[in-house]
Amino acid sequence: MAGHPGLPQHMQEGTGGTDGDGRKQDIGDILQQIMTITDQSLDEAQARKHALNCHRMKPALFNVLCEIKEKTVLSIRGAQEEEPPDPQLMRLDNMLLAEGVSGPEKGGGSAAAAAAAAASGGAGADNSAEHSDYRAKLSQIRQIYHTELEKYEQACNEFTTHVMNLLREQSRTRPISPKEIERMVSIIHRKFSSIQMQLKQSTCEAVMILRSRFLDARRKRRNFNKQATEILNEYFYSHLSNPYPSEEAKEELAKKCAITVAQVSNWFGNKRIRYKKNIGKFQEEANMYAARTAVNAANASSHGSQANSPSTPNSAGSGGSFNMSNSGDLFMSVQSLNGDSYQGAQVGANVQSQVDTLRHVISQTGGYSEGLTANQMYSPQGINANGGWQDAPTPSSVTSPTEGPGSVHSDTSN
DNA sequence: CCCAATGATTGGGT
DNA sequence: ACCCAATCATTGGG
Repeated sequence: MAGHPGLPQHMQEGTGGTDGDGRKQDIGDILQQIMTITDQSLDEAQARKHALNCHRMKPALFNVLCEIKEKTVLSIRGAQEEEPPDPQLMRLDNMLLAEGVSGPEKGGGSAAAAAAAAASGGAGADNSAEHSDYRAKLSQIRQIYHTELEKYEQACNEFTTHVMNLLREQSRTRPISPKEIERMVSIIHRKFSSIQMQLKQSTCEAVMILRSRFLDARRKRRNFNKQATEILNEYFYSHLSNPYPSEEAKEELAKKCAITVAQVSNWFGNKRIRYKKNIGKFQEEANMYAARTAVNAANASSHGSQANSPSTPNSAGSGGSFNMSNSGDLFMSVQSLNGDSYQGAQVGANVQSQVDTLRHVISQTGGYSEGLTANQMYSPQGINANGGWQDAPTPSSVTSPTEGPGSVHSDTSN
């Protein structure tokens, strides 16, 4: 800027003097002018600029400068190249989109909801409370992100237009090609986008932290609601002879309980192992569910209903055998001493006393494989074809009451 | 605060 | 791929 006014000025003065001394003098003047240019007032400068623009030599000089500029611009353009989209930036963008930060405004945050669902089950009313905090924080982040982004965008635009105006203004006094303007704009954009990338990066970090705190904290569990537990227990005790739900059954249960299939699997895994470990503890529960399913079945089949209390198989205390002596009782209880209460839901009418006695016998023989046979004998429908899951622990508790269950393991050679 | 219950994870087996 | 067993970590009641 400072140099340009000086140049025509030089010519202006230079037209007068022809000898070398005069030229030197001119240069001194020019330098002087350059040095003092900052002292000039704005009006002065404008006036001088106007004078320069009106100078008769200006167009010719301008053209020369344009030519020179053209060449340099070409070389510059050769140096600059279209850089591919930054992979880092793309990664960030993708992630923000996936997290629902940069995606659609609201809509329950589809992606975020999906992630949440993956962590702890479907869109039940149950976990909405759990994730409300998460959602609130996420939307907070999103809001900050958007306002910041908008701010940057606006600043970028403002700055760009400002620079362009300046360049346009300058283009009257110095040659500026459109290419050059374009380049300048792209430089500005690049600068601003690098700032935006920082914003995106920190936003990503915030989201990651949030996620790790709320969703990835996998051990931060919530108990299933009562209904879900009941559904699961119902299935478990009504399939006590083979409590291994198929994939389909798991899906069904998961849907009914508003949890994931994996959670169903976990539940059954836990349930099996814990049931097996301490059958006595679960007896009451088993009786209850057995009774319930039995009653349900009875009601459904419109059979003659000698309904006994559905939810309270009374006096079913863990130790007490409550044998329903009389006609067709649907479920039997088993005493905790002998352990097992499988096929609790079976409709094997009066068998249970035999079962009990035989169990006792078995316990004395200490047979392990006999348990299986006994089971098969008394299962009315011959359910447990495999006999698998329950016969291992049962005899152990049977054989030696003093010994904890499960002490006898893979001990077939007995 | 302790402790049992409970959902989730891990490691090992088939 | 599924299961079992042990274990972790949280929950919720006392």
